[in-house]
Parts: sequence; C-alpha cells; structure tokens
Amino acid sequence: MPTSGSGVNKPGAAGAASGYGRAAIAGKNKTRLTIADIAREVGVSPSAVSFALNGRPGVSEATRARILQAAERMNWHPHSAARALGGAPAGAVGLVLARPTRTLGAEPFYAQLIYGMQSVLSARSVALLLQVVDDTDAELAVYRRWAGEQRVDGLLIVDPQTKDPRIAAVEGLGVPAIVLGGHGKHGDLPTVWADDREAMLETVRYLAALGHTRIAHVAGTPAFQHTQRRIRALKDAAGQLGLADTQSVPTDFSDGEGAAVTRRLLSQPDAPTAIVYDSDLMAVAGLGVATEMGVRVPAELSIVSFDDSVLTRVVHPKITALSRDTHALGVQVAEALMRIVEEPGTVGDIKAATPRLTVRESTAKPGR
Amino acid sequence: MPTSGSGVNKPGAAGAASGYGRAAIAGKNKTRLTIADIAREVGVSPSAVSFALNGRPGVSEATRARILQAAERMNWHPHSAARALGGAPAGAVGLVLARPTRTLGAEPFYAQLIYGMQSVLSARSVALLLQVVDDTDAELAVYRRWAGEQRVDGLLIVDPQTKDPRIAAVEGLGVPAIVLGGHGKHGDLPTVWADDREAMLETVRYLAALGHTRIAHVAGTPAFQHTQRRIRALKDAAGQLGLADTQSVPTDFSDGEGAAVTRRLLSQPDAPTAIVYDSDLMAVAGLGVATEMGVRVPAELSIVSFDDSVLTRVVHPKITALSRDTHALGVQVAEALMRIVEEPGTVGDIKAATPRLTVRESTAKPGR
DNA sequence: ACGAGCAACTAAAGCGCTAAAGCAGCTGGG
DNA sequence: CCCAGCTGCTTTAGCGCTTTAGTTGCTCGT
Repeated sequence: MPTSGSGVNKPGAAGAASGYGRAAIAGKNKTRLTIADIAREVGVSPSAVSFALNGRPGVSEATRARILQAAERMNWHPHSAARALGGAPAGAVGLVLARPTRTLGAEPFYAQLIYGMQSVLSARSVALLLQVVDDTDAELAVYRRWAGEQRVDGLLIVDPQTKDPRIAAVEGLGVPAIVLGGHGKHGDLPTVWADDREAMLETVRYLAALGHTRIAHVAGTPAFQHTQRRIRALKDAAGQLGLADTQSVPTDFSDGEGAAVTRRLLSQPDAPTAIVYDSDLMAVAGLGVATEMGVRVPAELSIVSFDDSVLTRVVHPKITALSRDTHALGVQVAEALMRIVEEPGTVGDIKAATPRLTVRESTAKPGR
Repeated sequence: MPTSGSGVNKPGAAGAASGYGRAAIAGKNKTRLTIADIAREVGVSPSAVSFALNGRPGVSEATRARILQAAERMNWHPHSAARALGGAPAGAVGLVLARPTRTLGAEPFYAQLIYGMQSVLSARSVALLLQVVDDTDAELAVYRRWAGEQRVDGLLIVDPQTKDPRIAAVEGLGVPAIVLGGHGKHGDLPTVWADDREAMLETVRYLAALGHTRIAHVAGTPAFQHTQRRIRALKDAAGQLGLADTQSVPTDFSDGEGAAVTRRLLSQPDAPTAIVYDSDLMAVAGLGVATEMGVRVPAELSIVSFDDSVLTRVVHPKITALSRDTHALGVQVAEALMRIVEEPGTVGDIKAATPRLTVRESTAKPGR
C-alpha cells in the first residue's frame, strides 16, 4: 500500500483486494437485483426508476408509485458502491481508537459514546466504521486509507492531545471531522467539549467545604488535553481555597495504575483524605484498594470519580461522581458530525453539558 | 426503503442517498487521484497500473516497480466503491447488537470481543461495521439492508436464541456468517462456541466440594441458548451431587435486576450460601448488595461470576470467576469469519476454550 | 394552426476500477 | 523462413447507479 509500506497492495501479495485471499473474489456469481430488473418489471427505463426511487422529478406520480411498489416487493436495495462511485457519500463515518487493545474494553466511556452515536446514525442509516489500533501512527494510516478509499464521509477524533498531529493530518485529507473534547488548539476542526475545568473546580470546592485539605488527583494521561485542564483546574482551585496539600498523579488510565497509585498515596505519612479519580474504573479500583487496606470509605477517605457509569453504582459504597450523560454526548457528537458532513463550515465549537457532581455514599467529612 | 416501510428511499424524502441531505452530494468537487493519474505519470495504460498494483502478471517487473513507486509517491489508494462495484468484496464485516442502547456499555464483554476481532481485521484492512439497534426486527432489517447494499462480506451473529429467526434470515440472504455461542440449532451457519455446560458443572462441583448445598444462579435472559445451557447444567449437577436446594433466577442481565434478585435471595429464610452470576457486572452488583446488607463475602456468602474482566478484579474482595480470554475469543471469531468469507463451506463448528474457574477471594467454605 | 414550452419519459455517458480480449514485437522449432 | 507461442502492453467492456442530454407527444398562447 502506498501509504506506509505495508498494506493492501503489497507487490508480492498476489492481488488481494481489501485483504481477502484471491479465492474470495470468485465466490458470488448469483447476479444481484438491479435497478434494471425493476425497470423491466415495471416497463420503464432504468433512469425512470432512478428518478422515482430518489424522489426526483421526471416521472409521473402514477409511475413513481408503481416503481416504488415494485422495488419494495422485490426487496431491492441500492448497491452502496455503485452510488458511492457516482460521487454520492459513502454513508459511513469513522472512529479510530488508538490504544493497546487488551487494556481497553473495561472503560464504559467509549462503549456508551458509541451507543449514543448509534441512535443518531442508525436513524439515518449511516454506518459506523470502527477500528482499534495501537498508536497514533497507525491511526493516521487508517485515516489516510479511509480517506483515499472514500470509505467515510466524516471522522470523529477522540482524546485530543496537547500537540496533536492528527488535527493537521485530517485537515489535510479534506475529510470533515469533529474533535471530541478538544478545547484549545484544534485547527479549524470544530469540537464538542465539556467544561472539565468547571467540573473540577466544583468538586474541589465541595470537598473543601466538607473540610478536606489533603486532596489527591489520580489523573489520566497528561498528553490528553482534558487531563491537562483538570490538573490545572485543581492547582488553581487549591490556590483560591488555600489548600496547600494537593497533588495530581498521572497514570495511563488503567485499573492497575489506579490501584497502585492509590496504594502509594494511602501509605504516605500524610495520606490524602480525599481522592479524585479521572475515570470510574480507576475510582472503583481505588475503592478496592482502600477496602483491602482497611481504610474506611467515606469515614477515612472520600472518593470522587470524574466519570460516571454503572460501575460507580454497583459497588458499595456507591461512588460520588461527576456525571455526564455519555449517551447524550454521543448523540450530540453524532449530530455535529452529520451536520458537518452535510454542510461543511456551518458547525462551530459546541459546549456539551458540564459534568455535574452526583453525591453518593463515598464522600463525607474527613474523619478521625 | 423497500425493506420495511421506512428508510433510505422514502418517496417524499427527496432523494437522500444514504441518509444525508441533498446538499451533501454537491460537496466534493476536488477530483480524486485515480489510477489514470498514475498511468499518465508513468506513461502506461490504466490497466497496466491495475495489474501492477494487484500483483497480477501482465507487466514487466521493471514497469511494475515504477508504477508501485509512483503510486506510493502520489499516496494513491484504491477507491473502495469502484473495486466493490467490479465484484470485489466490500472489505468489511458487520456486527449488530440488539439491545436497548442505554443499558449496554457497561458490559465489557462486547467491547473486549470487538477489540479482539480488531486485531485480526485491522491486520487485513477489513473494516468493522457496527450497529446497535433496539430489537431483533431492526436487526434483521439492518442485515437485509447491508446485504442488499453489498456493504459487508460477512456477518457475526451474537447471542443466538432458542428459536432464532435470524439464522434462517441470514442464510436466505446468502451472506457468509458465523454464530457466536450457538450450540444447538443454528442452521448451516458455523458457530464458535464455548462449553458453558462444562464450566457450570465445574463451578458447582467446586462449590459443593467446599460444602455449599444452597446454591443460587442469577441467570441471564432465558431466551439465549447459552443461558439455557447453564440453567440445565446447574439442574443436572444438582441431581448428580444430591443438592436439593438450587435455583436459577432469570434476569435481563442488567445490574439493576442482578442487585434486586440478590437482595431477594439474601432475604429468604434459607438464603443461599453461594451465588453464581451470569455476568461480571451482575456479580459486582451482587457483591455491592451483600456488602450493603452486611452479609460478609466470602464468610457468609460465596460469589462466582460467569464472566471475567477487570471488574471482578477491581472490587474487594476480588471475585472468583469463570474466566475466558474474551480478547482471544474475538480473535478466533474474526478468523473464522475471514475464513468463511474467503472459502465458504470450509468452516465447521469451532469449540473455543472452556471457561476455567479462577478462584479469587469471593469463595470459601460456607460460614457461620 | 403553429411553434414554444412542458411533462414524461429514454438514451447514453461517466464515476474508478478490474478483466477479457486484442495487438504489437520478439523467440524459436520445424 | 514462417508462423505458433510467448511477453508486455493497450483497448474495450462492464460492474450499478446517477445525471445530462435528448426525444417524444402534448397543451397552450397568440
């Protein structure tokens, strides 16, 4: 493949079109049902059928009705490739997640997001192309391939980083795209973002009001813009409220690091009395560690999760969390994406609802 | 749309090809890079380029090299639609999940499965089309549409039910498909299945060996074949081992029902001393309820999850689970799917690894 | 009553690619 | 020395659809 040395059209690969062996091509010989079949059935020309099916002028209402009936009766569907070849959109949008595949899967966030997107996409019969890759380079290669193959009409870029090479690359490809969670530099691509800063401020204010002064933040990957925003917000809040003893510890978002960092924090001489976790999975892992170490939650330790899902509700005590409706976020993102595909240039940055603090059972006045 | 009354080609819809508004079609006027451009560049005919790029005979090695270089230099990618139109495979496989979208997302199973599949699919540059719908009717409609539109080369059917209308429907469509978890009637479609029965038997034997006699099973949806197999296995095991007091309680797999059923079970006069949950999410929810009710795990109640993921490991006590490598299962499924796409008829039923009991901290001799 | 104008259609071209058929120029066996 | 049989290419057709450019056969205004 021209892109990056390995791929579809390797010289030696003996002509595997899109990754299958050659044998596959032989397969289908059962001729498809085409527009011409309908035309024959109804007794008109193929173009008349096309007009009718697409609601375009050029056929009488009577003929149109007969054609539509015939199409329905014969269970005809337009061949997506044929349409796309004529310049029509591909009818699909793409999402690439760049993570080592084994560690993903436990985070409900993307799953929720995708399901939310689906409720918009399904309604419009737009397909979602999903790909999970290892790193950003592979992600870029997928974007280039999809763009070149004209497979997608739009892209969703997630987890924008502080200096994100994907933005410029995708802009260069000319594929409409939405950035999720960017609010800084993200080129000319519109973003759907949430006010992490405000959410963090609210959380810290609440914890401070309860009487906590030693607040720790088990953060995510510092490369992510939203992680940065949260770290900065905590620092600012600490300054405003006069909390001397706050800290943000970066992790890779995994439950393992979440647990390890918690263990470390709780072993310190001046252990924090409250911990804010950047993901619900890490919060649950942290709770597990606390339980295991005999640190009572919330009596001795308050826990807040910066993401909410069933996870925070199935454990005991139920975890206080910054909840946002991820499903609704997915809807919002998908709608923005549809919009930018249909009418490029009409979409600006969109601020999603700010995550709100849902107080459950894991937070209380600092004990002892 | 011909299929079921609502869809792409509604008469009044003014010709929205694949769901976008008409405006979208006007968009792209920047002409694509085509095979002809490469041909011109190199000074050969388009077909020579096609031969070269596909590794077919008909060009000299020297010319082939020049063409490949030019293609790479110009960053050319084949237009997927054009290829597909010529009869080549679509380069995509489809997966439909039929669940109310809001309740999904917390179950790591599908996410893990998908990520596992990706490691096979990505390597072959085969895309995954994902759609989440509400019910089986909608699922069938998606299959019909995808087949009609020639969007996918293969399908993965998950959660086979006792009398599953999808099997016959998909067979009728003539699209290669793999059934995940079927092991009963699933037509002529091959299945990748795990031996739930053996897993359940092993679990019950283990619990019985510990001394448990009152064993409850918080099952999933009875319509699913695998749920049925587990229920039957428990009954059989109870018979063999002389356990009088076992029961299976069906649920909808949600954490809510899992918690509710647990609460009910633990409130009975002769409460079970061990509970087997059909999903890790329900197991965690059950553990939460036990903790909340002051029932000590594992001292007073042993808990086993019939599915394993981070969830079972982040809580405290860590939950004993029937673990299988879902990621590996995804790999296996994707490989089977690729195989059946390439060479239909060569794939038989495949038995995946039997889930093995991973004993952690949530099981012990019945206490008091 | 006659051409302009329109409605309702058909014919044909083209999207980018693959594949079958065609066609030069060479080699080599009888 | 001639032509079968290569190799290495080009030409052409065709995938299923949309779309533009016709082509009928009307109606209508004057």
